[in-house]
Amino acid sequence: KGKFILRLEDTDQKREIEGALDKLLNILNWVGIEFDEGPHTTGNFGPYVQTERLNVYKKHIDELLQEKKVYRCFCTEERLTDMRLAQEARKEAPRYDKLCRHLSASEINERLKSGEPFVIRQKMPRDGHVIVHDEIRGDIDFKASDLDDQVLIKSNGIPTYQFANIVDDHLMQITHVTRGDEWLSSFPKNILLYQAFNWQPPKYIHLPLILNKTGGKLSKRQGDVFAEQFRDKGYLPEAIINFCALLGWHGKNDQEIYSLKELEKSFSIDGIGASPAIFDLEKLDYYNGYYIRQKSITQLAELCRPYLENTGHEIKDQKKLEGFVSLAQDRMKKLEDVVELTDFLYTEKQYEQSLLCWKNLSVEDAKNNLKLINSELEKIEEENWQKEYLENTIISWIKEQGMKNGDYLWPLRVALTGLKNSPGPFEVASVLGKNESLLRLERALK
RNA sequence: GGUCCCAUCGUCUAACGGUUAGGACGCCAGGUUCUCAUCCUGGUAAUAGGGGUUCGAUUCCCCUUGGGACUACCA
Repeated sequence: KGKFILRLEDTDQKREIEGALDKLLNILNWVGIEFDEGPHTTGNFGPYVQTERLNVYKKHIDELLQEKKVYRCFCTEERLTDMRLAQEARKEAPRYDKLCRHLSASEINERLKSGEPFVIRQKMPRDGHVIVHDEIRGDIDFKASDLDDQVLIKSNGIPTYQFANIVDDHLMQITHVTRGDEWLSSFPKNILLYQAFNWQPPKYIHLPLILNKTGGKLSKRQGDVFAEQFRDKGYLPEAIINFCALLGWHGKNDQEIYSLKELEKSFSIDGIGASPAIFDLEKLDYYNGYYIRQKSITQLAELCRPYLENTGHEIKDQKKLEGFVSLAQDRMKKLEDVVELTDFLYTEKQYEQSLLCWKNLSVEDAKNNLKLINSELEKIEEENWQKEYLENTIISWIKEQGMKNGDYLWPLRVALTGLKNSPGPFEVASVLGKNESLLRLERALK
């Protein structure tokens, strides 16, 4: 029942990607997640883009500068990297040596006057402990001396995430921060910043990471997942939402199927676990198949249409499309599967004659049975060419012959589909229509 | 290397001191059936190891081991 706010943290301009905001909005909108406030809508706490808030950060960093809670650092990149390398060589934790923390006021002024570039660093306490509270893990104890004097303002005047995020969260009256586990190690520094400002920090919920199958951090930067790729393959929003929600969260009972609406009702922080989860595609496929089966034929046909059109099939007849799709529905894991699953309907398959034989039937027997069934089918009126009618009449006809279903149905199905495995003959015949069905039988009999 | 986090079936997880350790996916088997899929039924499979605390530990504590994150003028 809260508000969901989108803020663009674009302080690293090197990594800025053209059109990223639209993509992000699109994909979130696609899965049904909407923002109450953000750059695209209204809200009372704008601007919602960090690079448009530089004056805000300036004001706040000046305040801390005044109170000596932060300091200017003139160290060059060379000095910093040399130091880090040396520390690593000595197997020490790489950390800033606080050289500029003790610059005299006059020296600072001099260096400022001469135009030396500088960053602004956060002063960490020399000793003591910082105990922070995470809603999932409880209290976490950090030794202050382990904390680095991290950069708050870069030499280009733009703040780092570590600074802008805290200022904005406070100013925008954020009450709950849910972020990935990877932020846990900077958590104490964040809390220290709140204390420097004398602000009350929001509640923090550090979500367990989602790992890829090799056990590493699942990351778009590493090319593991693009939501767009899942969408393009034909994963449904319902499936993705359901699957992701259950990665690290569990409701009060054994329910496994959740819609977004249900999640809004049932989701609570205390259902979130602390251990990381591996992203397992097989379960996602299960959910996707499940939600595909839940669709009405009309809905599913529309969802499948672009995939079919993409392979060059011209779709003029809506009824025919729905018929084809209905044969694939129970068999699809994702929408793109429709192409392969309906291929035999669009184009007749080549097959070995021996495929017509069921169990011990010879090719002659099979063809003979086909001939008999062909003449029965021919008798059926066009307007009765429906699955149920076909099934009823043919099955009872077979019974009258005192024969086994398989003796006739297998050859019939193969003649219609050309496939070892396929949907049943009556549904295929019905979807194909009388004309095409008899044509395929005729070719089989040649 | 340092700091921090994590640890139940292969995977996602339930059991918040007392259960034959439950559910889901997967896998296997059976049923329905002309095949495949769907559907139904059943089965397989786990508390990482070692110490404590306790009448009793999956559960609380410690150690070990393993995995992960962070360690940037990136987020």
